[in-house]
Amino acid sequence: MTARERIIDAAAIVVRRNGLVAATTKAIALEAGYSEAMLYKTFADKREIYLAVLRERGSVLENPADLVGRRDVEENLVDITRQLMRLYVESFPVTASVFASPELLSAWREGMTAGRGPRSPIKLVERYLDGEIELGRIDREIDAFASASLLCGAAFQHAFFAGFDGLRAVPDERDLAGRLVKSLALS
Amino acid sequence: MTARERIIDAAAIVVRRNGLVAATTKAIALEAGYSEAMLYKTFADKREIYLAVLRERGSVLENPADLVGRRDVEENLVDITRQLMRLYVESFPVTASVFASPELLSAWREGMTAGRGPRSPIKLVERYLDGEIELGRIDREIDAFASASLLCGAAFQHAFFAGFDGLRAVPDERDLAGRLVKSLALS
DNA sequence: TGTACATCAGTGAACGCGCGTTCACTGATGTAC
DNA sequence: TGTACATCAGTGAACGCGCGTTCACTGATGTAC
Repeated sequence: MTARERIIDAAAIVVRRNGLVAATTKAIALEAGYSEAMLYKTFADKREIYLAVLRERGSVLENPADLVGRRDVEENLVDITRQLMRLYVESFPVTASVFASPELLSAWREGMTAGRGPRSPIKLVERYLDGEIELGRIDREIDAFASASLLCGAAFQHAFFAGFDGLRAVPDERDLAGRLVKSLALS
Repeated sequence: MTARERIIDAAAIVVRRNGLVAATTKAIALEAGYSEAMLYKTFADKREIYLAVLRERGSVLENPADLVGRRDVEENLVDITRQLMRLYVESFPVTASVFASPELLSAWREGMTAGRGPRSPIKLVERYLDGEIELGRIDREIDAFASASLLCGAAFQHAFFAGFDGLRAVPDERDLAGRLVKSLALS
């Protein structure tokens, strides 16, 4: 593992644990096992470290398009929703923190590569639904984008609640995911 | 308007505009038209100012229970969803910022009064749906809490997207709200 | 094989700056007699 | 009515501290001859 990777990992851990405000160069260096001076051998400044975390440590959804046509649509959607909840619980603290610093927020947005970024889970779920529509396992009438928005949105907000409550997972994840999926108009 | 209120208003404006990180005592005092020293006549420390913003400037939803039995259910839900989007667009920057400082986050949670707080919009929408179920305008089978979660969640996340894009409103609000409501299983 | 030099990963200690906070104060307004 | 004092809203200037950043350096490893 290169020094660069160790520093990014350390920064991700510190931001998640202490929040962006308390994620000082001192704390990051301590977590990485380096001196503060070492950070500046690899990065121009602190901002670059955060941007690297945002760009290179954004967890990605297992592509749900692979599930198209397999098992049961409802079953698949419950699994996808649960995965979304876990993804958002993990990423929310880092993502939300960025709203504390608009300058960082816009730098992040500018440097966004296509297919990555906060909208990508919706895109992926939408594509899964489109796949099932194609196969006739879901009604042609349904609005894939809106349905994906509902599912992702609910997972996102419940991840926020978990973070707010200081929890590391959405409580009753399985049950909640099931109820959400059942409340979608799919047939 | 008392000094206290002017300071809280100023702090809310500064946090929304500059982010929590750049919301210094200097910036808040400047916005309020006071000296920095003045802040400490009314507040013990900076943390107390933020907590006052969170507690006393959290925008509230017009109670949707008043709509029960009036007009059309779908029409009502579209209006509620649009209102949710506006509410979340306004509150997201302040709310999300708090994840940058876990210490502030837990102080906020501790001092939470019942009926206020991040879950209250869901509760209100749920109550509206319950009212309509009672009147038989929605099927008895539907899950009010899950449906409210879907709607609030999607509004919440699209507000986040707007903030991420630097916008002050959800684009195509009316159209999006309509599609979301139509994708809910209500009959 | 030895030797002289170059490269490299890494650091201790200091730097200036801006932050939150406090202090001693000022001038205007109210109040008692 | 005047006068002496109390209260109040508000401030300029300074304080110590911790932050991000830089500097000059060290010791280990590689390389050429």
